[in-house]
Amino acid sequence: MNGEEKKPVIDKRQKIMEAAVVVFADKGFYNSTVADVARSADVADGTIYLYFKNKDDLLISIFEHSMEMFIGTVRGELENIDNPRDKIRKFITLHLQLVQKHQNLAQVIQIELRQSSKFMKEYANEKFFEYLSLIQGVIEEGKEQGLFRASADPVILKRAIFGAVDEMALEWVLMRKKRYSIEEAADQLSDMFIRGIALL
Amino acid sequence: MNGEEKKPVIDKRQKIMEAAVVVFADKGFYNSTVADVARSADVADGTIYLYFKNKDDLLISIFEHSMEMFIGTVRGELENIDNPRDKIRKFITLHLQLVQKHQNLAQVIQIELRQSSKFMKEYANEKFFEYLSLIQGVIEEGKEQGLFRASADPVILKRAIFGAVDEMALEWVLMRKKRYSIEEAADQLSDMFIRGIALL
Amino acid sequence: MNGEEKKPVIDKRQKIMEAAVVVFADKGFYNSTVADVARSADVADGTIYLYFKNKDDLLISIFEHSMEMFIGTVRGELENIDNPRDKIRKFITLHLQLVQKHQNLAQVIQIELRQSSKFMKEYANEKFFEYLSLIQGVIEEGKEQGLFRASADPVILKRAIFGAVDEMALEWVLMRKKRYSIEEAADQLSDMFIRGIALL
Amino acid sequence: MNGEEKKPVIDKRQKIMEAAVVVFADKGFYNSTVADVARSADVADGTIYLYFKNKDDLLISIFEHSMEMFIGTVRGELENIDNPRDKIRKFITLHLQLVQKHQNLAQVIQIELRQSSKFMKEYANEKFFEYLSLIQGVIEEGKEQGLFRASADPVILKRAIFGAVDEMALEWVLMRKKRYSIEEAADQLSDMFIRGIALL
DNA sequence: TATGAATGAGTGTTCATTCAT
DNA sequence: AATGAATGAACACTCATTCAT
Repeated sequence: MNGEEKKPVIDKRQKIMEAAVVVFADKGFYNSTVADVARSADVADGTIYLYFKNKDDLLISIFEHSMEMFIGTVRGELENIDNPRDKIRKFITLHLQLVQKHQNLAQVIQIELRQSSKFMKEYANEKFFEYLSLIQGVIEEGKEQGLFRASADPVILKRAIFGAVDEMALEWVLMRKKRYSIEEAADQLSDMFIRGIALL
Repeated sequence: MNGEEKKPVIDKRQKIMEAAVVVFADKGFYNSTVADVARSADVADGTIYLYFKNKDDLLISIFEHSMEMFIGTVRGELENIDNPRDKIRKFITLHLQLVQKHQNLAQVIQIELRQSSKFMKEYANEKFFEYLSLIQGVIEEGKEQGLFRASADPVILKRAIFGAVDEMALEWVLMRKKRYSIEEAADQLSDMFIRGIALL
Repeated sequence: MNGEEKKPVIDKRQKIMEAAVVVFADKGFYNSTVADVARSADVADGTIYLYFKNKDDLLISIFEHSMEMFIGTVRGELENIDNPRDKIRKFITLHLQLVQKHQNLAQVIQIELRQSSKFMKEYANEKFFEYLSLIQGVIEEGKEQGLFRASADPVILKRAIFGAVDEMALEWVLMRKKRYSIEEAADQLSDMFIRGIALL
Repeated sequence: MNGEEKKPVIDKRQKIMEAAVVVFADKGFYNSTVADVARSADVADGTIYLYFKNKDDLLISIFEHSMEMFIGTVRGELENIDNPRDKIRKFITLHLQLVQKHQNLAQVIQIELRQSSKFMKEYANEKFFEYLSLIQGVIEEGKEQGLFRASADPVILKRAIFGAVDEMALEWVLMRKKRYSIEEAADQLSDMFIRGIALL
């Protein structure tokens, strides 16, 4: 009768993806069974196939869905900042924070999907490139404003920055006893990269 | 009795590992079968179990064996250099060159081994930490000599540098049409990191 | 209230059976899903279970319904004929014509239903025996009238005649490029059988 | 050391086919599981896949193997006979006898394979046509010798004869309480067909 | 009546591992 | 040491059937 009834159940597709993230993060994609995911999502095995073509599709769907969220968040935050130096710092901080907040998700994306040649080779990874191009944009902006070295190659450095930040995030996620804070890491990385591509 | 017997067969263990590297790089660890490896190594399926405890052990053995080679090579080269700045440049260049030279191996180590949280979690990865500590040592050396910023945290930055270099290498290996040379990448990275941690 | 309501929907049970015939003829009973049939009949999966106990029951219903039609048609036509020789010719011609006219149906009955010993064993096939007995009746009639050999055993020969005609029909249905007409086949068969059981 | 050791175990492929015939005859192809066959053959499930590509291939292999035996036997027997009339009688008798002797096999071939549109459509059935052509040859021979009617079409009648004999065989195999003997059936059929295509 | 989302038992097939030779 | 046939546990996926709406 009223708005409350519109979505009496949370989107089941979403529910399955969330359960899968936990399972995959825990046991790894190849060592998880579809039955594991189903049990964790509290649905029948067959139900998963109503929402996903197959097990691979489930992983890829998680990836795409998450990357959209990541990209949206990062892009939104960067828009409010003018200085490319601050943008780089923000980007790094945000990436680490997001990873911290969504640890299981980060683990699945980084380890289970991005690391798999099967997926990297067979599946054209547009979302990932979109994310990378955010960094490239910032570097180019800085070069145009005369803040960054003309010799800095945005195509190469975007990947280097991503690699560094992502590796930090990976370590941080896998580390049981945290030896440093996300903030420290963000500062160290930001300082290094900003100095590294600064004009002087 | 004569020369023929010197190395009648190359070490069969080695032969299997080399074949496995090719197979795993091509199809991925989880999508390769022990029979695939056996066929490629031109031995019987069962023979593999004379040299390796199981399929996982084969992957780990490849990793340890390769890391030893990597570490030995890098450590040897760095010993001949005095200036920590040059050492960083050398480290970066060498890592990229080694990856270029051993593409299949690099792919397996990077992608297939790191792929699974199973391996990252269950298998204490000493060789990897040893490799990382090489970078850390160089940074500490540079700080002691007053060449690098005191504020630079070697524990954090070793991982960042590794992450950046490794990501570049990964991209380079997976890229079909190479858009830049290993040398360019090495220069870009070296310039950035050296400036990034330099005193001024 | 008005003409529109006379047959607002063709009997839905009939509609499902007709759709099923097409689907089963195309893909085979065991390789067709209930969902296939439902889609083809333009009803929901569950609706099928309002009209049929289960998938098997659907097949058997098709069979019974068709056999009733077959038997009715054949019996009606034979009634108008006096001479047992002509009756045999009519029977053969009619069977082949009916198969030609209802190819999908014929295929399902012949192939898919007989296919499984499950059906042949578990399901007492009264309609089929009724059909067979039509032939037997004609032979007996001919023997009584002294037209057919006394040595001809109607119990055995009814089955032989049916087998021959049905095999011809099966071939004809499965043949893509028709190499002979139904009429030719009917003549050849009729000539053979009539001579075969004739007195002289 | 001697000939006894040549085949210490009966060909395992053969063993599996024989077990499968029993299982398929009992429960039907689609209602039998590979595990059923394995258990019956006293091998592991996986073993079946060392000898057959998949479950379908097992059925087809049974068919081809049996048809070769059938064809060989029939062809051999017919060679010793001169008169085409006697050849037809022999063919009919032999077919019925073979079916009687290999009841399970006959059931599988007739019902499970030949009756399945899936197999009839997808699998070009050379052995079956070879068998049919044996009959055709006999009819043509009889026509050349002036024993059979010129108006008899061998292409059509070979199928009719086969259909009649096969239907008799099917009935006989499925009949629990035998109401007539194989010999009676063979005589009835032979008499009918020989008279049916005879010159006078 | 009709729907179609959900179920979960069932199965073909794969493949790491063993072991008799 | 080496083989490769055999094993059988494991798993992704399908689909007949049900039932809340």
